[in-house]
Amino acid sequence: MTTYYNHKKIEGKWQQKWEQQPLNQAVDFSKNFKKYVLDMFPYPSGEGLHVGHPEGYTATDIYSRYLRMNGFNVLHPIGWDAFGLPAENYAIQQKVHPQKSTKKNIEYFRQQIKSLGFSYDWSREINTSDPDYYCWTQWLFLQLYKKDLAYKKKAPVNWCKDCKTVLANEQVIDGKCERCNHQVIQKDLEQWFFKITAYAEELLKEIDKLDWSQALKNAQKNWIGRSEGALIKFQVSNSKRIIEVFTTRPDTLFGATYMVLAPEHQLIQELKEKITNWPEVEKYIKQARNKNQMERTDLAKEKTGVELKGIKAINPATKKEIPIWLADYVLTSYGTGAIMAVPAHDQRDWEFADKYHLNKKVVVYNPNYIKDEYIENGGFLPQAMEEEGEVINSNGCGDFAMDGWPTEKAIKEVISILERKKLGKAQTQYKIRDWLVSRQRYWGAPIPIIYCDKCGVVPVPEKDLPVLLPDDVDFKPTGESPLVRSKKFHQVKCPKCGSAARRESDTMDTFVCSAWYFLRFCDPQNSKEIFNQKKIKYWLPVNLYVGGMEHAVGHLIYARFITKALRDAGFLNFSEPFLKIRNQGIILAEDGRKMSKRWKNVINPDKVVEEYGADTMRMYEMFMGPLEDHKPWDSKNIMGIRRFLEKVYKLINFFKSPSSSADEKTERLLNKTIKKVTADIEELKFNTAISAMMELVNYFTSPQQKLTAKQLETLVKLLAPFAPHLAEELWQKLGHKRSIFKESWPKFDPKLVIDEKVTVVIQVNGKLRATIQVKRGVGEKELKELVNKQAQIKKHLKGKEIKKFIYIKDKLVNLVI
RNA sequence: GCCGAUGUGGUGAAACUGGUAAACACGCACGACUCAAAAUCGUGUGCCUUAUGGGUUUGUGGGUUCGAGUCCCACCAUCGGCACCA
Repeated sequence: MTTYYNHKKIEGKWQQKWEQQPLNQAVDFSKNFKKYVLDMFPYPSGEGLHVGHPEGYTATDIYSRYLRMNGFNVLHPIGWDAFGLPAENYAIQQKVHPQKSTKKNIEYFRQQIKSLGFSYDWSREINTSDPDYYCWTQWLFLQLYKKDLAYKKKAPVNWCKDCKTVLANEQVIDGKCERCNHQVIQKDLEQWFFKITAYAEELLKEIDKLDWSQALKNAQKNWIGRSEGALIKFQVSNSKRIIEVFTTRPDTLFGATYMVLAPEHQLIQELKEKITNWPEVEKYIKQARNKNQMERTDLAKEKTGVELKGIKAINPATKKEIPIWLADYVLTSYGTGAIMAVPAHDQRDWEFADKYHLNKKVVVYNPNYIKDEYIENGGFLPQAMEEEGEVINSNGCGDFAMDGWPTEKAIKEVISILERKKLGKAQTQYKIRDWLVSRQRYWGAPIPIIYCDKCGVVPVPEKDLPVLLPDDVDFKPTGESPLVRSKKFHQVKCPKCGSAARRESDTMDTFVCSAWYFLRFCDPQNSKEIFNQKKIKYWLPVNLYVGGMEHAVGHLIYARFITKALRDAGFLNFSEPFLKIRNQGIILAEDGRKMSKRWKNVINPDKVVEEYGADTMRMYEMFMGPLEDHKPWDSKNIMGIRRFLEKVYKLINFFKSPSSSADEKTERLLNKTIKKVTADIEELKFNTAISAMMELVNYFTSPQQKLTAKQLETLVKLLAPFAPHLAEELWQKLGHKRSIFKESWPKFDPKLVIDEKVTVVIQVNGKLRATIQVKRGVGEKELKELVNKQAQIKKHLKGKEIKKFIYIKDKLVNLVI
């Protein structure tokens, strides 16, 4: 490496200066326009920063520095998402207390982040595992409890045997634990939930108003999973009992030839007496329970089930008795946990009916198919599945008879008849489930609840917060929360009646801590309240939020939910926390695969900073490609950026005699570059902003250029957000005492970004044949003459007739012959 | 199965509302400097070709247009989200 540019010396020097005289502090209530630019705060793992982290962090840093130079009051904070399973597992593995290892990890992360020169407002640093922070996480829990948005319920939940804790649906990927990759099983446990489903409709509806990527919006929409349909009541024969089902196709009610209950359905226990094959049924229920999520939801597997003999249900339209089955292809957690099966028009019901020889009745006919064949086949033709058509075979169903009605109309009509007869109603269903927030692990915020034999569930009074995490327990997971083992913690007096009571021993999912952290940055030291509402009003919502796509359906839904819940509790006056989100792409290894210890292809950011410098690292990651794309690391390409910075360094350090007057051509290019870099930063297109600067520098360094001091200063300013250390150094070299980040962003002269001469392309039949230089704004007549003089063109026109002459001003001519 | 994104040189990629495809960078080749190497600088570099020219090229096949990487239709491939959700 060349000796001109000593990045270690320069970067160390400026980092120290910035530490002593912070330039980045956000000012509450400043009259300047505010911008809140946020990174997804890191989870301080034991491995330290990954090269992926600086990608998003550099993007927001460039943007923040740019905004400050444009006079904005910018809140650009950082903190630590410090609670949670990985941190605890790491501590167990290292045989230290998580408090200790987390503290150490944070120190390492902080040092690494500082080594990259990010302009965070360090006075606002937060740590979710700090009692000053989790006090308010607990307070938040109490507010939700007050509003009935936090509740305890026994429910089948996801259980990871290896982590020995329950998991939220969002933490189960393909039936496996997100963290340890072990199979997740279902367990019936009493657990705490947040009622996110209460906001399902609003969460869905407001997505379209947000400036997010289509992929992100789509992921959330799918997760919320809205579908419209009807709830329909089926009477059990000779009984007052009702089986309620949800269906999106009430128009197929005539074709419901049997019913299916999920194995966990309550009614089965209630009808136990009437079921004649109880031992068989009980055996099936047991089998279903022992299956893990994977086995149960595997689409490839054959469907199984057992009939509930001795009982029947009545189809409310046909009035016919139909059998009731039990099968694990019906999920207990969606709809009512029971379905009306329409085997002629639903693939799953078809497969099941086929196996157990159940009746199929065709009730929707699609004119695209041959009627006889269709009916003979029992409705199911692969192409015809779930298609719309018209009602058939509804005659004899009394009020319900509606043969020939198109699907859409029939759906409405069936619902209206059902409503009239009080047999059903229109219903909207969501796939999203309530958020399971309790964890049987040590390293989290204790749930602020006390159980009293006399008073029942008693929330901890707000004045008693925080409920401190005890440090006198063996925190190893056993399946029961380790907090139970701390007597001091567990045994308390009831805040209501004073008698002996016990504390809730579960801790909160770490995603609760991260669902509100962006609010705390506005008022991080407040010990009286979660935040000052005026400060929130000033700073929120977040103007730009950058982070990984992996948080699409977890964190980003939770944060939106908490925002809405706090709004309804009167603490916030806005509904959406993040107006604009960009997801940085994954930086792949040089071999094109994901970086992984297993493949031994991980790039260590410390080494890159050591070897090339923070400025090179930052700029290289921005130069690799569009922010949101996945891009492979290339240790050769990074040299291109290093060379570029060397070039700038040399240009300014060894520039001998600045010219007193600016050359016009140079001024034009410089102004165009200002325009381009400015526009690109606004759109977060940093890769092309860098190319534009490279072109400028290539021109500046080409032989015999006359440059003014002002021109060099402008270049350094443009570079400043990208390579802050080098820019600060060069700024000083150019004779300035004050930091470059106190300077204002360069403006371009609109007159100078338009060239006087333009290149007009001449095509013959759409093919490029020549180009000519003309003055801007040349008319068609004049141009025609010029074109006719071109030898190249004459050649192509020889003996041919020009049919059409197309002229796009200042751009192109196309001769059609 | 449903939904979304992407597809351009040897590589990372660029191309404004349809108007010179491949900017910028890496790599490579050749040259300069050097005893030599590294670094640096200069020149060239999509592919084919009978080469001061011509042909051809943005996943595939069609279409619209004077003109398509860009718009429309169909298809293929890769990646991602959801999924026995009734």
